[in-house]
Order: sequence, then structure tokens, then C-alpha cells
Amino acid sequence: MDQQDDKPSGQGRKPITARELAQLIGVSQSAVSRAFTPGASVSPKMRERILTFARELDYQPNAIASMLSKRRTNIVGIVVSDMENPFYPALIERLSRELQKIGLQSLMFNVTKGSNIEDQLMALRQYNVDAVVIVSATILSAATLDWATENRTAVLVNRTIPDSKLTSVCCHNSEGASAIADHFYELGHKRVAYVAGLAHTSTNMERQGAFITRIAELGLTLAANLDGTEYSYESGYNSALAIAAKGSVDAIFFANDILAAGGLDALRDEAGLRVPEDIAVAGFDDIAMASWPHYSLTTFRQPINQIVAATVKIIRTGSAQPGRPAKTHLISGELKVRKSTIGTALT
Amino acid sequence: MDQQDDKPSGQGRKPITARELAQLIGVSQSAVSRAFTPGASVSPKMRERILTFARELDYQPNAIASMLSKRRTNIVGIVVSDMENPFYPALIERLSRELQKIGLQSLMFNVTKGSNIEDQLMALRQYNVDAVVIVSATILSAATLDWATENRTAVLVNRTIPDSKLTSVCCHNSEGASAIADHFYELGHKRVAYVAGLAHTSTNMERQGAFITRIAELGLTLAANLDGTEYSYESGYNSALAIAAKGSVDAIFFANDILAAGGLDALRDEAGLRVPEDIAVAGFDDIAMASWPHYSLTTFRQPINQIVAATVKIIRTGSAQPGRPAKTHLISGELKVRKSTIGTALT
DNA sequence: CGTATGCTTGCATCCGGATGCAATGTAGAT
DNA sequence: ATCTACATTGCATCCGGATGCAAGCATACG
Repeated sequence: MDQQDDKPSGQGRKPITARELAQLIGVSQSAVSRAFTPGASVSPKMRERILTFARELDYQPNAIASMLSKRRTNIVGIVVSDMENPFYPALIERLSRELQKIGLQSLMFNVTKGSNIEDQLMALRQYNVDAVVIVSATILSAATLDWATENRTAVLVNRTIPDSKLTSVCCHNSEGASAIADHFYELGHKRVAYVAGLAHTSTNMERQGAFITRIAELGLTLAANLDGTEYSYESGYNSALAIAAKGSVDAIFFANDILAAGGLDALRDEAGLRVPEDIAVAGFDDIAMASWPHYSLTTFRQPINQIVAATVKIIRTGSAQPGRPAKTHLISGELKVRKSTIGTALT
Repeated sequence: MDQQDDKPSGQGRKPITARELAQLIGVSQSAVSRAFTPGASVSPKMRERILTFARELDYQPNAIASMLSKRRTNIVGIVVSDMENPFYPALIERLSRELQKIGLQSLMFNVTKGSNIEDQLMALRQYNVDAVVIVSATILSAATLDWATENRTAVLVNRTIPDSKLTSVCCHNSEGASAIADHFYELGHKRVAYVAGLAHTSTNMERQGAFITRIAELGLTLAANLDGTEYSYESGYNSALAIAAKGSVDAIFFANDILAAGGLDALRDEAGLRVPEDIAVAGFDDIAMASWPHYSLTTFRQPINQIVAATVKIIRTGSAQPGRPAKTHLISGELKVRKSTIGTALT
């Protein structure tokens, strides 16, 4: 019953502070602070002495206090939503790793249809993150975003928003969609189809627009143009079946690889068609699965490394701060031709 | 050239503080603080008045300052590493969403083989996160972990560490592996195989151990027991080919679904076997892909919702703080029987 | 009508570092 | 040897809220 000697739910002993350390060494707290600040005005011997003691006494500067006085958090807020599509985990993992390399941590903000987005984003402001990266395709109005990212560096990744003043980094979607169209043309396909992802997203609209335009230029027929409500395997599966049922389509361009994967399986396993002999299939993104032997999917590769590099550079140089003109950085991708459009049939 | 009127790299105007707000309204700063603190001692009218003005003037409490004085960050550090396996993104997304519901944000710490793990974890301590969740299978010694999580709530998810005093939440791996063994037995298989994931991980060892034990109890033959160096599609693919080459195996249990997916594709597309007629296949996790028609993979489902719920509860109640006895929470899973072990052949 | 009880509110101070400025010390110049 | 210039170090204060304590005030009760 007597637990008065230690807090029942306490956090153990609390860490040593700069002032305590300073007192133990017999220097001022400022000296300690400076010893831990690269480039600060301290003599090498003083710094050495302090760092030695610090190591010994297990002192580490409190990041929170530092944030408060420096008015800088070294934290980047990442707004995400579509973690079902492997492209995003891959992107986010790489991004957060690269940010860590330059001393920035990643605070994740999941926004989902179910939740109140404004509430979620409210936290973004309160935490005073140094920068915000938005990799979510979820509907966010330009106004909401401008509010949430007010006065701080902000980057949209893999999407653009027409009326927003935000900088964005995107794969060159229209280039990619055109490349797919060209590829279909070169293979001699005449009647092609497009299967959309989430309809209103910029990625979908750009890919769809460029594909249809290029198809027309090449004199091919757009035999089907399916609306989409999501970027999912199931959606691709069902769309492919619908197209197969109508018949007379040579090749399908799916708005991304997940859709294409669903489509491929539907065409082969359920519709009984041979890919690519009976019908060719292409996707977009080049997620890991696309190169699996089973899928071997022709797709337009989004260069994640370059996208991340561009994003990190923008954050590092602060070239996306309010007042700066918004800029859209288009990253070139690369057509990866695999067996879903050429070569021998699978299975 | 003349940009002297505003800071070139500045963050725009800075937000209003509690003191400023208080002065404008004519109350004390403490009143403002209390108005934003649920349960604090303020009259309803006072709170109302302050909140109204706050809304009007776009005041929001600075979370950093709050952390410093409350000695509480409302941030949970999540240590991750294996984002290639879809199971983890799914888990993390759900976890971070549930945490958000109770007002906690997620700070991601990616640890990778390439990077110095101790350096990464150093940040964990500096940020004073309220709790740490480790969902990484990467090698972390008990000592490293104890140091990184010293004095704070810490939970291991989907793994255990023998000599560590950390609480963990795991799917009941041995139950699952036994269930798979029973399932193989009931189907009449005699010669079965195990394909390992990352060898030293607790998940792999538990699944392997229980499977082999149960197999022996049932009088089945362990015809192959392949070591593994990673949980990847390619690894599963190659292992399956090795087993197919040896021949005379009725059923394979892969340590997880990604391995099983690779294995399935290899057996069907490359080895030319029918699944499940010639050989049955089972996995573990029940990732989204497992239920795709193409794979239709029999697997032991890890109940992500329950795992997350248990984890969140531990964090919420603080039942994993230093001093408390470490406990391993075993969550029961469920065998999902699909076409990779029963029914008609696919393709 | 005086006083006890409790609720509100403000004051002062703390959380742990960062930093401008002044004080001190040292070396180099004359 | 004297003075100037610069490198170090410490002091005091600030960052923006949280909170213990005491003063202020209203309601309740005798």
C-alpha cells in the first residue's frame, strides 16, 4: 500500500537537463547548449569536455525544448491516405528514409473518407511542422490545403491541384500515357480501351486525357473508356470483365498497376483470354508486383527515387515557401515493356 | 531586387499566441490556457468567450509549448522496417488511424540494414515520445531496445524478443502453424514442406517450430524444410522451384503470404503443377492479395484490427511502462481456407 | 447580516534550451 | 609595454503554455 516512494504510473527517473549537466561540470548552461550546436562559438576543448561528460552521464538535449526556442521542429508532416496501393508505402518509406538522412523525422497524418479531414489537418498546424508533404489522392479542396499549409513549405507529390498555389512533384503522367498509346500503336493494335482510377484525381485525369488525345492522333479507336471509382484490384478485375464481355478490344491501358493486375487476372483466369495474344494490357507506376513473373506487366515506371529526391530538395532548399511562385516539377518516367504486351503468352 | 520588406526565406506572419489573445480579450493568459484544457477550472461563459475570440482570430495553442510544459508529447514513435510486405503498411495505417482517434500522432522511424540503428533510435529518445511501438523484424538486440525505450511505454508488435523486458502483441503463431498442419492432415497429405522467412525472427521460429512439432504429432513427413533469408516473393518463388524439383511433396506451408504468392506462381507457371491437385499451398497473414481470385490462398489470418486494438489499449492504459511486468498478448487468428488447398484447380 | 464553502481568475513561475549582449581573456600589432 | 581585435564564456531573457497558490467573488447557511 505504501507506494509513496515512487510514482505509480511514472516514467522512471527523468533525464538529466543541460543545466544539471552544466552544474556538474562547472560551466554555464549556454556552454552545454553551444557544445551541441554545430558551428556555435565554443572552444574545441570546452566542447570536447562537455561532450565527454554528456556521454558519460547519458545527457541528450531535449528536442522539444529545442523546437520551442528555435522555432523549428525538424519534423515533416506527411499527409497520406491510399496505403492500399503499394506504390504509396514504397514512396513514403523512401521519403521518410531520405528525410532522416538530413535530420528530419516524419509525422504521419492519415486522412480517410470516414474522418473529418479538417480536424486531422488542424493537428498539422498545431505541431508546427517545418514542411508538409501531401501524397494523398483524397479530395482536399484548394482552400483546405492552403489553410492547413499556411505559412509553411508544402509539397504535393503525385498530384496537382488546379487552383492551389502549392508546389508539386509529379511523374510526367501525360508523357507516360502517350508512351503507352504509342506502344499499343507500334504493336499494331487498333481498338484500345482505358480503365480509369479514382475519377477526379489529377493522376487519372492527366493519364486519361493524354491517352485519349494520343490515341486519336494515331488514328486508333477508343473502344471503351470506363469510369472508375477507385484504384483497386477489384475495380480492375470488374472493368476487365466488362470489356471482355463487349469483345473486340485489342489492348487495355489501366490507370495504374493495381487495376491492371486485377484486369490481367480477370482476363486470363475468368474470361479465358490469352495475354498478350488475345488482348494486351498495360499499367502505370511499376510497383514491385508488376515485375513478378506471373504478371510481367508492361507499365510506365514512376521513378520513386527521383520523385523523392526532388521532394527532399524542395524541402531542403525551402523553395516551396509562401510567396515563392508555385511550380510543378515533372519527373520523367520510363516505359517498361514486359510480357503483358509482347512475347509469348503466359500460362 | 528589393525584398527588404519581408524575410526572403521567412515563414510569413507568425501565429497569434495565448498571451496576445488574452490581452486582446482582456483576460489572463492562464484563462486562455484553461479554456483549451478539458476539465480545467473555468466558467462556461469565460470558456465560451475565449473560444469564440480564438476562432475569430484563428488562435490555436502551440503544441510544442504544450509538450514542453506538460512533459507529454501525444506522439507515439513507430519503428518500422519491412514496408515491402503489404502486411506492415496495412498494420501501420490502421494503427496510426486508431491512435489519431485518441489524439495521438505517429512519428515514423524507419530502420534499415544500411543505416545505423542506434543513431535512428537516438532520435526516439530526444523526441520524448509518449510511447514506442516496434513493428520491425530487423535485428535489434534486447539491449539496444531497452536503451531506446528506457523509461517509456513500449510495445513490440508481431514479434517477441526473448531477453527483453518489453511487452508484446502477437498473433498466436504456433496456433496458426498447428492449424495449417491439421488442415494438411485432414486433406490427407503425407509429405509436407516448410519454407522459412527471415530465419532468426520470432515469427518465423514460432511458426516453424509449431508446424514441425504438429507435423510430427500427426505422423506426417517433413519432406523439406527450407531456410530463408527474407520474406519476399522472389524467395518464395525460388524455394518452391527447389521443392518442385525434388518432387514428392504434397503440401507446402510458407512462413507468410508473400512467400506463398511467389511459391504459387512458381509452381503453376514455371513448374507446371496444378494447385491444389498436385500440391497444396498455404501461407500466413491473410494480406489483401491472398483473397484475390488468382491466388485464392489458404492462409492463417492475422486479425489486424484486434492486434491494433490491443496495442492501442496498452498504450492508452499505460500498461507497458517500466516496472510493470512484461506480458505477451497472444491474439487468436483464424484459418481461411481457400482454393490453394481445396476445390478445383485454378487455371 | 456575517461567515463558511467553493468556484473563478490572475499572478508568478516553471518546462529545457537558444541566443543577444556584455564581460573576460588572449594574441597580435605598434 | 600598450592598445586593438577577436575568440570565449557567462548572464539574462525569451520561446508559448501549464499550473500551484492565493486573492476575489458569489452562493449558501446559520
